[in-house]
Amino acid sequence: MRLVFMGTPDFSVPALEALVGAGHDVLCAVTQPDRPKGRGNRETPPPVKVRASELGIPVEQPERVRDAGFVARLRAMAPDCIVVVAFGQILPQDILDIPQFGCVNIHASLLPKYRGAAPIQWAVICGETATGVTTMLMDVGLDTGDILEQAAIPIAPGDTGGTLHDKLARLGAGLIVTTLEGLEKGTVKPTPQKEWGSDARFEGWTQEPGTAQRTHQSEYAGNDHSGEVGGGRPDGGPDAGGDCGKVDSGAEWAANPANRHVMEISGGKTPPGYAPMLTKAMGEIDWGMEAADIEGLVRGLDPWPGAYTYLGGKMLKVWGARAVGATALHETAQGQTGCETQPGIEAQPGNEAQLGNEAQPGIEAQTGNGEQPGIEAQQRTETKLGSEAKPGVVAAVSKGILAVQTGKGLLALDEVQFEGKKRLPAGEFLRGYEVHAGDMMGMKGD
RNA sequence: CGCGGGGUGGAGCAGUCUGGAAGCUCGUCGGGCUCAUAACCCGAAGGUCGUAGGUUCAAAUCCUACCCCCGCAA
Repeated sequence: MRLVFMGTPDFSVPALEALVGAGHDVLCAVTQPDRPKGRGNRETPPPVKVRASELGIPVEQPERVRDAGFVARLRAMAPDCIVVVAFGQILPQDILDIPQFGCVNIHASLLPKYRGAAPIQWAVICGETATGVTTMLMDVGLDTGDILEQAAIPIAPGDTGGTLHDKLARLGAGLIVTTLEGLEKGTVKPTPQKEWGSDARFEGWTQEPGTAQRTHQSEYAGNDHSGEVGGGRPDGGPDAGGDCGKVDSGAEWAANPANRHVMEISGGKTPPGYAPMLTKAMGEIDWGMEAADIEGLVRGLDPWPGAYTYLGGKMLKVWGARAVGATALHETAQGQTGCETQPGIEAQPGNEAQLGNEAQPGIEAQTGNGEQPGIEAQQRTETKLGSEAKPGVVAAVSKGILAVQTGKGLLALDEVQFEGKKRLPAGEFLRGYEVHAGDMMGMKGD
């Protein structure tokens, strides 16, 4: 097919390459103008421009695509189809009408879930267990067009916004090729999106997730492209589509009032049913949230914009974190007593019994190791009891372990980056920076 | 010329303002203790103090230029 490609960031590049690789005639790559970027504010060409140039494809960088001059030029190219992948500008009807096969967009979610910006990251933040990509026939709305094809992959426990981004970029690249093929042959037919976001709020994602998911499932299965999607895809695999049945943890996340601030921070202008754009501000950790939700935030915002808190008045970015059971702390606090405990961080069976014992007087003397049972010891005890410790308090500091009390449960910080410094595993960070149990996190200034 | 922090044995840091013997917490190697250990004790190795110049009797420290890393802002 004669194609015009529209895209801007890294996410778009694999799709461009795939289209070229599939033998399509890419007439032109349309991308955003060079913008000042990075340290020093140097003008930087968008990734698509760079790659397109390498491939010998003409590049257009209109400030506004709807300008008559540009629309006319587009029309003159007479593309059969325009493929849009994370372009960054909204296409007017004028343009949508140009290609006979329409404008096809790759969206990095299983629509209608996560319409709008940053669908990948939000899926992680919301604790989804699966996500995917959708190809759709664009209409004037934002991510509201008829669905052509979908492909799903599970979200692995270690996935971050970054890793998923890369996986989905490849997945989408494979999918767009089959979609175009199907369009040309007439085997792929547009299916209207389930009207689900019309009056739902962002929090409303939770409504009938099962139903929506099932729709996608059948759609997906019907197109039978699971085996060939994404040539170089290292994971996901043929059974990728089978894993997306249950996606409901987002419900719990959104239902928690503590999480609302995240949405509010950036969500003021966000249309109902759409995922808000990511902002720097939403990376600030609210220690009142549940540990598991904070972990989701940390992973979702990695590598950008990053979750952070404050320690000693300075910014501390959190790149790796795990929610851990309250019992995990006993080991660190009790290690001195020479019990059978190990300095691991995984909760072990049998610790429940210990929990009961903590309350008994005398324990402090044991753990205190000869020193006077000071404030630290007391706070540790409180934490161990899992009751009074305030969210944001450093609950445990020990070899390689930095655990913080949250609204519910503890969060072990695995990888951290102090202001002006580089990313470090918690253990190494602790070597150079003194942190004590009882220190408060999250307080800017002093 | 957007603002700022930093480059010191293998890792993370102190020391720089107020020039004058290269330190700390770890790691590594050897030995000891122990039923045992990532715990504890004793000992050892390992550094062009980012690079290149300059000032000085003397520079990690003061001056100049450059390279690299990072945070903010976009």
